[in-house]
Amino acid sequence: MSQHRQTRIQRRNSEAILEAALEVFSQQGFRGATLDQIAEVAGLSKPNLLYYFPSKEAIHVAVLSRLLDVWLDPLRAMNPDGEPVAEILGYVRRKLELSRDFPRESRLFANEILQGAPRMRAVIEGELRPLVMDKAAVLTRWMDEGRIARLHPVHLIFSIWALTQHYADFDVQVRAVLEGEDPYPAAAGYLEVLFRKLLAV
Amino acid sequence: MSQHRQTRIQRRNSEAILEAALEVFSQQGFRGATLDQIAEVAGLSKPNLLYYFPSKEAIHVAVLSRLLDVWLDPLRAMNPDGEPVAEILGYVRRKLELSRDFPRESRLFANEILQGAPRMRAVIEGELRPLVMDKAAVLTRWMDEGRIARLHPVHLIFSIWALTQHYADFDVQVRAVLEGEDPYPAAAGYLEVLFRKLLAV
DNA sequence: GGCCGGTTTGACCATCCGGTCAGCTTTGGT
DNA sequence: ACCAAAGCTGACCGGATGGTCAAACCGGCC
Repeated sequence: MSQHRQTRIQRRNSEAILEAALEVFSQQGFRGATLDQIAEVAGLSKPNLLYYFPSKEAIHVAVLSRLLDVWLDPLRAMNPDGEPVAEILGYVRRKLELSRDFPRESRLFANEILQGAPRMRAVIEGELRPLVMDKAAVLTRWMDEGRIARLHPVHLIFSIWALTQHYADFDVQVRAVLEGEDPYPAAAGYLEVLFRKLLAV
Repeated sequence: MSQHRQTRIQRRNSEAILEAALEVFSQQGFRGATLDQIAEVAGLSKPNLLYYFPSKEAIHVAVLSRLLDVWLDPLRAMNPDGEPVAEILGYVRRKLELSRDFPRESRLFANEILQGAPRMRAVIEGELRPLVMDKAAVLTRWMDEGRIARLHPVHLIFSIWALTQHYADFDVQVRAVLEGEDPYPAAAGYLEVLFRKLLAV
């Protein structure tokens, strides 16, 4: 029917596989995950997985590439024509919501970078770097216009990533220290204060 | 000869194994690492590894427990009787130096937390949490005395961890964006400015 | 009902990997 | 020099795991 002739069954099963793979890969890492586990979570048999994807590696790559777009959307959404502090705080808030609502995605991404990004280096250099450079230029312009404090723009972006992703990636540690208390309400308030002070001219 | 009768050979080989295990575990994760790889890096045979340690798991635990002390030392070194801003900036600086000089340790730790800390949860709850609580109390006192801005003390500590460890754990990403430029000089300056602004009353 | 392409699976294979063991070599004390 | 203990290793085992395949199954169309 459509240009990429994909049946209902294909769409449903591919989706189930990618969802299950995200669950298992983000918990166990690439090497720690087994096709049997993914098949079990997806409710399919192992050979059936390999009917839809040629290999374990292909599943991993598919999950990662689907992930990256969602992951970069908040940065893309930072509007060069908006009010600087509001735009940056909005970016921080959206990124923190991503950590809260999609911790598996965050951990899978962290895992991949930790291992040296063997399957993503090309994408990082080809897509992430230009985007960061573009947004860094916007930040620099805002600094030149005196609308936010002068800071290293790229490290400013790094600090947003670090502070927000920490709550997803180190969730176990955070909750252990906080004795299980939900960290997100306090984190949202803390980060807003932090960036307001940091950006004030 | 000594109370823990350990020969020169034992000390040398145990050391070589732990060093090799750190190298391999931090790059590949627990499941991704193999005894053969560790043996190769250590310059020993696989059965010889298992002459010194009873299992792969035991090696991993040994590496992790040696790690934790070094990792928490900078926080322990924060002096309750010192000048607040200097103490906190000193902590940030030491933690960033740890990321720069011991990135493998940072990544191994990150890996363990990412997987849900299966082999460290007890230590985190029994050692890290009390230490954080203790230092959080010191920070709260400084805030009460009006010597630093009032902030959530535990999230303040989290933000120090997040911002400093990011440079070790996401090294590949950081360097990809910066086109290979050494991030540490700029990071040190950026973080000092950030925390000075944040802590100013 | 019968056919056909897409879908599913049980059984199987080859490899990897943690761990064992019997016996060899080296070391150090006397 | 001798010997007992410490240190070391090649060969092997058993289970896990990614991947294959021939055969069975199933749903829509004539």
